[in-house]
Amino acid sequence: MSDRPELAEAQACAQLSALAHEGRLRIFRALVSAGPKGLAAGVLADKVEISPSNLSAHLAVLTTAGLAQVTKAGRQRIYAADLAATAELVSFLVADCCGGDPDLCRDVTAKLAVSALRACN
Amino acid sequence: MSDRPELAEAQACAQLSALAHEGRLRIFRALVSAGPKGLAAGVLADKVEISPSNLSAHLAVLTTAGLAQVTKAGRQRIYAADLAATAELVSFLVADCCGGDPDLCRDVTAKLAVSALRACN
DNA sequence: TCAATATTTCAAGAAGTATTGAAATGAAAT
DNA sequence: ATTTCATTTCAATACTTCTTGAAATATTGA
Repeated sequence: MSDRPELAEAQACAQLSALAHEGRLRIFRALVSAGPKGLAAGVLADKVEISPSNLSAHLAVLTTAGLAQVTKAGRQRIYAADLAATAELVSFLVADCCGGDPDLCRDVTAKLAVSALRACN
Repeated sequence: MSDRPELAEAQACAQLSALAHEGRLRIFRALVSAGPKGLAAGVLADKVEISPSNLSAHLAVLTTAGLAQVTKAGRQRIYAADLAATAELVSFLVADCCGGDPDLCRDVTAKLAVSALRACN
């Protein structure tokens, strides 16, 4: 036993923990809906109604987990959701599904694709 | 403001919380990989190396969140992952993405589909 | 009925996470 | 230089969730 899926597992768990909080979930979804341009922390604070210091802590959790990226712009910090990382997480969740049955697998893939499409209209 | 996306938000949060635990994440993925036939609690306990009472608590969290289903078979209980619910959760995570930009949206959908495909081979 | 098996329930201590407001940092404007 | 603005850091308290083992429940087989 010398393979290392441990890192991925811990990472996925950290990402899920980051999302597993009502405030952070709102924050993350606000970032997703803002798109790649992202949002300044202050704008976010208004949008999700969370105090600045609290928001800052939550954003740190999301970025540390790899679900958001920060860039500095003058005195503000712009946060953006990392959708590639999000897709990776989803992939990890349903990995090796269905006991290798290709028909079932296709079904799962289809469901996910439909979900994604529905989300993106 | 009289729309009610609150239920969905709380539900999604509960599901993410359920997954946001190293042991439960292993449990859930074991169920995913077992497919719709599911696994008896005892078999799971061996597979993920969690004590029966602890496992039972974790399975209760997953089923209450709607990510797993139980059925009784004699003196054992068979648990199975709910992949439709999982797809719904993913959908919720990336809802309204990209500020409505159709090109970006297509990109996100593609990423999710690719992730799903990669997971299912 | 009795014993064995599979699983859940319970209680309590241990560990981890959230929230708060005040103070600190760092960048821009005056 | 000083002030203002955006954000983060800190420390303390409050809150939730985990884990454990022992006891309870429920089902099957002898």
